[in-house]
Amino acid sequence: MARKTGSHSEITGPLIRQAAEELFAEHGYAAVSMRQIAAKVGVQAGALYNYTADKQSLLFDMMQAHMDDLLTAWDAEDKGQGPMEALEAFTRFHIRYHLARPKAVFIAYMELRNLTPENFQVIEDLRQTYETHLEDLLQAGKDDGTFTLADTKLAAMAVIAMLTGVTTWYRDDGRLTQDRIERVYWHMVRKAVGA
Amino acid sequence: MARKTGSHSEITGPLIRQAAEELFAEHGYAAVSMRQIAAKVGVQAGALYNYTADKQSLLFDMMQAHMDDLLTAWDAEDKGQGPMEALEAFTRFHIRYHLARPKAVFIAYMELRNLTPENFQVIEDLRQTYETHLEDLLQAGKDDGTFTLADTKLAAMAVIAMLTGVTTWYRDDGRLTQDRIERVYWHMVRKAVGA
DNA sequence: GCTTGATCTGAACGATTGTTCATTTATCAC
DNA sequence: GTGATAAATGAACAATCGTTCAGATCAAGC
Repeated sequence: MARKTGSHSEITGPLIRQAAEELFAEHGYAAVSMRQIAAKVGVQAGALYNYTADKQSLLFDMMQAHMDDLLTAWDAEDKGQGPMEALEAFTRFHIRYHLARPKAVFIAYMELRNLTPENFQVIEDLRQTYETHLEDLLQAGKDDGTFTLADTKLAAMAVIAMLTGVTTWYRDDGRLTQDRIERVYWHMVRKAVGA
Repeated sequence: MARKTGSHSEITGPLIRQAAEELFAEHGYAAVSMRQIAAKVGVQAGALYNYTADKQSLLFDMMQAHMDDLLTAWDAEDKGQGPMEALEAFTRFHIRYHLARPKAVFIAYMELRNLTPENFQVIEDLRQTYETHLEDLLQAGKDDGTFTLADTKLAAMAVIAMLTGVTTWYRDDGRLTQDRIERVYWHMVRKAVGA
């Protein structure tokens, strides 16, 4: 294929997605207009529709891509051997992955209600899949006696919420290095699951 | 004072605040119009301006009231004696208080970016005050050897995020009673802080 | 240098936005 | 009932919304 005639923009598409991501993260989907996105790219509003069917698709596609990437990245992660190493891997992975793309994470958590019902279900299923990975891992550790858990599902929810919370206060120029944060959180997670 | 002549509405004010809360929680501040709020109350849009200066005040007043109530309620709470009992009190209080008013909580966390800078600072200070209560409590427990904490501030963040996370999945007709949730979370919190 | 087709502009559309205000309606005190 | 006043209407405002589209602009193939 390569590029077609008349094209000077295999570049506008990504620029639009990036501009939309930044604006959605800063002001929220509903508060951002197509004209604002276009202005950030340096183009007229009408031009956006060469790259997206509508505003909703802009949001949905970016959320789906984020969740797909998250699941793919976790699949590719080295999980060591046994539940203990796997939980440490998850803890560190989750913090590292989320801190690396704060805007996409923020949007994925904040804009769920601005998805159409069908689109919401797709994203919700992906989120569920990710949570189940953690839950399975915790259950395996409970079964073999590594962890002490009163309720595996609750523990999974608690761990995810605790880890994701890092994104709300972390600053690149903050007091703590990312590795130190990972270590401290891993210690708390390990204690919380009774290991 | 009591009511003035011509009045049949010391009632419309609260109705407006309630309608706005429900709509903001469901669709988000930016996605809700003054006409939708008015329709929910059964009134024309113009009538809203007898009770609020503008849409922004509707959001800010409700967030400020929520944070004030939260701080007042925690002040009034029985904190037992010693850091251990105080942390259990905080854990149970936080879960109980937040599950009792899911809409206000949701708005307080989701709509921060829709506040004007001045209004944001007011709410942010209140949130900071609440977090500091937990942090002080943890520090006291660390100082007297009750807790084992690598980093008090991080521990406070982790605990708050973990507890607030309950609001994202709790359903009144769900699998677990509120008291069981409080117990399980308290156990995890206690372990996480090394006690 | 002409043709082709992707890309973008710029204007337009109908709808909706937050807010204002003169006017009407409803309630109370007397 | 009469007058006073609070509350609500309903229309209007300028601005902005997402989206469409005919036409201008551009780069690549020949």
